[in-house]
Amino acid sequence: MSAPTSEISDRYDPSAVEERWYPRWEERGYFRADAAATGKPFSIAMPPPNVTGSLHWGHALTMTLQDTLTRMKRMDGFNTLWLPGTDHAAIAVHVVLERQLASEGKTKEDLGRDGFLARAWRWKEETGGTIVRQLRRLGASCDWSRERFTMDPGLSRAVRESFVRLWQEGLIYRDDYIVNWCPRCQTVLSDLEVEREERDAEFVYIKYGPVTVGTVRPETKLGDTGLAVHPKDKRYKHLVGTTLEVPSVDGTISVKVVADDAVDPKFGTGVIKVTPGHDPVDFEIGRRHNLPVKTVIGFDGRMTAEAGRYAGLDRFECRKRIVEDLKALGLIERIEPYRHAVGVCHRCKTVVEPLVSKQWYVQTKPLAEAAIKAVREGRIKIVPRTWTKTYYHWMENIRPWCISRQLWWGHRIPAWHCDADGSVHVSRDDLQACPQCGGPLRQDPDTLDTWFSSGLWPFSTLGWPDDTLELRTYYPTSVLVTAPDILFFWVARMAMLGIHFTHHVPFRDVYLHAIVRDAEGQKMSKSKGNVADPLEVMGKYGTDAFRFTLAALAQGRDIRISEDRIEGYRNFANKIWNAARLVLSNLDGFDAALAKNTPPALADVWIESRLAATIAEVRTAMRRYRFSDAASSVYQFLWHEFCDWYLEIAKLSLYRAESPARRARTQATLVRVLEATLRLLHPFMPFITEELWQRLPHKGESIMIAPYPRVARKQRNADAERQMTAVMDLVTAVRNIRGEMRIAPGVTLAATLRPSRDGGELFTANGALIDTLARARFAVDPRATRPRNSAMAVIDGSELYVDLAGVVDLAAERQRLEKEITRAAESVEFLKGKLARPEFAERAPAEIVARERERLIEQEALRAKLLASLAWVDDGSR
RNA sequence: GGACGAUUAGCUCAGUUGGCAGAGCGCUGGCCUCACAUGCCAGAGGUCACUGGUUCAAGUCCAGUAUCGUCCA
Repeated sequence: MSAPTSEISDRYDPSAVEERWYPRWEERGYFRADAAATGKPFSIAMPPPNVTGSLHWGHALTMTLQDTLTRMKRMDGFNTLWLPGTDHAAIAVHVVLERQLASEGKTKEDLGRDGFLARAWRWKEETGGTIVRQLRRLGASCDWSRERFTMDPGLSRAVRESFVRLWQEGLIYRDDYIVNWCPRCQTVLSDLEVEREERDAEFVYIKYGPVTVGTVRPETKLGDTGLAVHPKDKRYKHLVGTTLEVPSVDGTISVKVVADDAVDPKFGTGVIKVTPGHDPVDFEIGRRHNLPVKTVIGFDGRMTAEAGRYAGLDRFECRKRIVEDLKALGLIERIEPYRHAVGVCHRCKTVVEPLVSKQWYVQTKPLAEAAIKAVREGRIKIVPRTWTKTYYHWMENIRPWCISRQLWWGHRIPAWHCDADGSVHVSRDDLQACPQCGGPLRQDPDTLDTWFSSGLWPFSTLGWPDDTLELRTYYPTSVLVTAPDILFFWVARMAMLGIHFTHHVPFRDVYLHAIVRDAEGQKMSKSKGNVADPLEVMGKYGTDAFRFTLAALAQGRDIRISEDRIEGYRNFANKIWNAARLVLSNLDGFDAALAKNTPPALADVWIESRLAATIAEVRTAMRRYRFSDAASSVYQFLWHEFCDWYLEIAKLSLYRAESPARRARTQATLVRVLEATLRLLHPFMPFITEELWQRLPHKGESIMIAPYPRVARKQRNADAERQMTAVMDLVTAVRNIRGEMRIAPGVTLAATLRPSRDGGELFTANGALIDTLARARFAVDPRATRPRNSAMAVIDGSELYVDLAGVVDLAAERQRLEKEITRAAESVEFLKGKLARPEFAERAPAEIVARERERLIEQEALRAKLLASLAWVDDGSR
């Protein structure tokens, strides 16, 4: 039945175990969901990692949490689906491939659109699945048979369908507007794809005739079409409405002075130059005051023909030249160092250039209103709740969403332009000729923002727009698990698009977990080079320890990863391994019938009760997405109750088997508690639990489809817990005396208890247990008197004497007692003070007052006994 | 500039509806006790950032101050 200990190593070796189980689980189809199966559905749409990605800490955390939830629900009998996949990450793929091409001395234009796409697909097939393979290492129990990619035919159809519908509803439109342009990626970026970076710059004060204007971007001077001041600024009131003729680098230019609220009169000189073609704020000011747009920087980041003799210069080169030229002309008043935030492309970190161009937009306001309502009405629950404020704030101030990208990799916009009559046609099917004039058409060259397709993810992966069985079973999904930094990018968009298209929320709960940082609190990122490869760490400490660490740290806003912590949980895995080893090596000759007919001892009832309490704690914690609480409950129970106490107690009946019945009863309890605990722990540590569970007596073919532990009322036993606590306190008291007195562990102490009221039988009944755990000859004697040379402790009102004759001198005992007395006296003072205030007795609830009174009596009695003891010691030593 | 958050043991962090402050690691002392030294036993360590307020009672609720962080302009 069980393997002898000698066959099991005394160290847990994760690698062999991990390799063995994952393929078996997958082969046996445990991960696969059946939409037609019975059972309440539970579904998670995995946030699709970038197809370019490889597993980083953030993925590891989010996937671990999702797997933990999924495994728990699966064991709990739910019809469970965790649907995996990747997204096409348009910009990231362009960056990767263009870098490749550059090393071959080629550009994407050399390949042409079709050639580039062919290469991108090939790249995706060959190397794009890295992260998917890595998820298997992590133990992810997702349904690989349903793996999706945002550019799959089905998902592409969903994209086209939703685009056409939004267009028909008037929610998609084209507009000439100032956009964030990445001159390196050669595409527009949404506001969210622009990151801010602090950089040092020069704040240049340039003379504009009668006024001076400060700017960090002197090169845009060439595109100035106005000056602006605040309407209430008295200094410049006389200039508003006038047109100034001012000397500049290319002779005299004329600029109109306007008054606008957007100007901060306290910043710089209170006058700003208005460059509508190259600044979002200026663009708005220009629109309000009818200032012309002059584009002096092109899509390539170089100065345009409009820039006159600066044409063709790189924008930053031009900045230097302009400053030099202005200096030469005496038009610079002064230059100050200045630190400010520059917008950069989130993929390639190139400084973004605001430019005016025609793009496609989604009118987000009406979509956002519905998404806000869903959260307000509780149809979507955001956990932790604190993030709802951020969600509302962003949703209420939402701006139009620019969805077109000048990239090739992605979903091409389903719009066709007729050059003959200038019409635009949006269609589900590809169009050949203009429906109006029959003339030739060309498809819009742009593709859609990747987030447009991932915004459909929770339902496009289930077959939408068709009405599929999957959709009916698994949608809305149960919970979305992701990091808060993706709240706007993705969560908000899924909420908007999901509600709009399916009339249901895409997920009932949103759980936003912490962001992983290194020990210095830096966000883990490759560019910072502070990333320890999670796969290496997994290899070093084992996947279970790695996962447990992530779960134990999941709560909160940030988690700082440290190897010490992971090492601690590797030790935990080893502890479990050895606990199981002890159990397994003591199961021979197990007589189930005998065990059944033997009444449980106090410790048996106690450990079952504690297990039940732990199960309840874990379930409660997990219902509230409190992964850390759940993890620490199991950890505390398994290590500090089961191993530290129960196993030590079990050894009594196992090794010194004076009673076969006792032994059988203990074996039964050991197996039952350990087996249930392994099931409880399985969602967190899938591998070691499966390995050990298989070795223990068990029902079923795998722990991952065994039932998740439930609590039956009768398993909780408050009396047993109270009694056992008293016994453990007594053992600890003896150990404490031994420790404080520096008595060697090998010395057997004589300990006598004089029971206060009714404690006698309890301690008598557990005398053998106390003897062993405390290394004592323990006796209960109601008429005991204190021996000449002894230490005294008070347990639950009873006095315990530990004979120290010949073992230690009394000075140490005096010191120990004084410490205890101080502690008791402090409690007495505190409680007396509290109870002395009449308001307390009058206003606090009766049970609180009663409890405090009870405590005071206890503490006073304790102090009295300790004082008497001290006096006795002083007496005896005199 | 705006919003949100943080400040609790040496370090990293928990702390539910207000009712004597907890964990892991680290530290100190003692132990190779027949599952485990990746271990066992015992212990030390906290004005809960600061100032007010509400309350019988504040780490917890309210206001302000300081420092730090994140996001958005």
